[in-house]
Amino acid sequence: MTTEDRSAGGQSRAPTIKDVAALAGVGVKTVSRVINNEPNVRPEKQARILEAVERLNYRRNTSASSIRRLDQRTASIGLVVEDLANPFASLLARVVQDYALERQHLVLVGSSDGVADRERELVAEFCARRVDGLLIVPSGTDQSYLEAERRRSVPVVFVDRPGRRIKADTVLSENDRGVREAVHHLTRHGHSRIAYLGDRQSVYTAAQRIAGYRAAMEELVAGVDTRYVRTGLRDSTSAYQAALDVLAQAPAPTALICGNNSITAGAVHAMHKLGVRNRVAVIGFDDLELADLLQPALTVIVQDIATIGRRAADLLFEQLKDPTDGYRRIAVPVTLIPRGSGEIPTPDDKTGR
Amino acid sequence: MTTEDRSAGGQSRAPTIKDVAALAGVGVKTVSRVINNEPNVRPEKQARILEAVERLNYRRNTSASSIRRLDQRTASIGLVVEDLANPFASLLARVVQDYALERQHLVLVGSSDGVADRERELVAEFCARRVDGLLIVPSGTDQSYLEAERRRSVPVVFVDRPGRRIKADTVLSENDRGVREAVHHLTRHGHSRIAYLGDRQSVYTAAQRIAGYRAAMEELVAGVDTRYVRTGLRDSTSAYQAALDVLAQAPAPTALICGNNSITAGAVHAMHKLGVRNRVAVIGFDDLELADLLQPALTVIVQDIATIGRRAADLLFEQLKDPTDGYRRIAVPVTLIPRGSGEIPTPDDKTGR
DNA sequence: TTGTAAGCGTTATCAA
DNA sequence: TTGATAACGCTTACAA
Repeated sequence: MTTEDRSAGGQSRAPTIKDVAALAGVGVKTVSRVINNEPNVRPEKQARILEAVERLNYRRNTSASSIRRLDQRTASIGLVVEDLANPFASLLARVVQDYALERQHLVLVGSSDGVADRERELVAEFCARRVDGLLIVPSGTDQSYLEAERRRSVPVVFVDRPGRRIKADTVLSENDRGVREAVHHLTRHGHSRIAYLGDRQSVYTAAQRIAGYRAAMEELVAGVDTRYVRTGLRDSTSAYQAALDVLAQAPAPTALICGNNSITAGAVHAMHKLGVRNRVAVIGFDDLELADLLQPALTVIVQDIATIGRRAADLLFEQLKDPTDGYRRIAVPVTLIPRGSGEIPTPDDKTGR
Repeated sequence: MTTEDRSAGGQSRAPTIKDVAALAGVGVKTVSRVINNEPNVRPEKQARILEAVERLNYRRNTSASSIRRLDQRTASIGLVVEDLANPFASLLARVVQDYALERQHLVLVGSSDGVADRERELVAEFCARRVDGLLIVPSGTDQSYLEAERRRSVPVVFVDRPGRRIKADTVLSENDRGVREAVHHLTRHGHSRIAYLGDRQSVYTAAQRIAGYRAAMEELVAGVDTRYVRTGLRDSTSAYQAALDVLAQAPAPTALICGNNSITAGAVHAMHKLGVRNRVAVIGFDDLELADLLQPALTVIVQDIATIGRRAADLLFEQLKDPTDGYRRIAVPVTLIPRGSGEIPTPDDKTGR
């Protein structure tokens, strides 16, 4: 009867394990066994149950399952990024989501906008829904609030930068290595007056990147000329100004390294304005959609976002399988892709012509 | 005691309403009242309870709450996009997520890759977690499977294109209008040999867009010259070929409209190859990251993705508040942004020079 | 205003 | 191999 009512039209609740049991003429526990692929069910009953499941369009209620299970698992994980609308975050989310789905897990996402309070709010909401694990691109200067969650054995993995005041698995790009390589690349094309435009130093990746620049300049050229370095650039507009400024120095730099996407956009804009697009070399950190349609096509250092996401998800699911105490830090290599703008020779170097 | 154990170090379960009640010296129902902002709690007790909540770092277990509540609400919604890694989807997700968070809801996301089975799988997983509503960019030719969910009063809103074999709220871009306007724009600059490169006609938006092209060509020019039309272009490579091909016709078209992002990239590439970048006008559907750094800068028709997301979420939450029977279809305007490539005059038209 | 008891849909226990 | 029954953490009904 109940079964009839439920399968009828009009408003109805979702069928439960009880409905399935009634229709199949078995006990609820047997249905539970079938649903969870537990052994010790006679094939004949199994078939009857599966048919009932089909007929009723039954789906296990994960919420109910979760509160009763000893491990409290919900088969979902939480992902906090800075801004889901940007290409780094969205590709990361995509990869994580695929990885999770293959393991029957779903992903809750949230954007912190780099605001610490929003990050905490998102984590709190995730935890209210009892996610099995957290993947976080951390903002602010203190992630110690996550200790409470970890004590309840919710694994945490930081992505893109390490969390502060807490130890946890972390997956990062080799930011410094990338910029180092860029400097190296430029010197091979005869450059020594290499300028650097970067974001605020308080941004972890920005600090890593400029550190790579400094190290390479010390090593390969006669050190850093501070007139050629600008930091604290938050957007393409400020980068545009900074680029104009740096290129107005005498002697002008012959090459430019840009610390991120929007800085690259601003700098290219400035070079266009000054008409030096084909004379000053440029290498940007992070790829851009149409980079190969620009003139000259843009040479970039690209992060392997897919690998970052996969490795991070790897760590999370590994911890889910068997919780351990150690913490790992994984550094994912970056790649320099020469497309033209980074191979412009220095005008000083006649051999390069 | 229990309380002590729980707040101690080592593995522990999350504190429950019982722990809070015990610590505050009240009954569980009173705690429930405070947590849910129900009236009839003496301020003094309320304070004690809030303090206990703080001390224990208590968070309501949404799963447990959900199964018991009459409305079964989980305060989360599901979003199915085609590919979260692409800019349309990621901005859409971002907007929806913000809208939801303002209302204390979280978003589960999944990418269907345009595969009908994957869409169903995602929806099934969402429903297993009893999402309160579904936002879907539908793929395939049949969304009637959603009727079952709707019968359980799970509202569904389609985004970007309508679902098939089912009626539901839908939010779309004015695709046809956009291309119409593009044709109009080009004719104002003297063009009449306007070519069109489009995706497969089976893609809803692609069909809409070419329909706009056809209608405008009938209206403003002497109809469609099929030599100038190519469809079925799945990626930038095929678009590159098609563009080369179309531009080799005699007489060659003087302007080009590209049906989407990757087609535009392929076409620009081809024009570069042929050296006609500054002679043939181009308008692309959808914006590109560096569009204004190209030479000439790219004129585009942009969708108002933020509005699409907001309106869709609007409809969903409205249905959540009071379920109605009617279905609404919302068309969101698109905008033509002139940047240069679409304003190149036709060589035929001497007045345009 | 407050608390007790029942019950949500599931899994765990354990006896049959 | 099977299923009755308790229990999960919460909300609801209802009594005090």
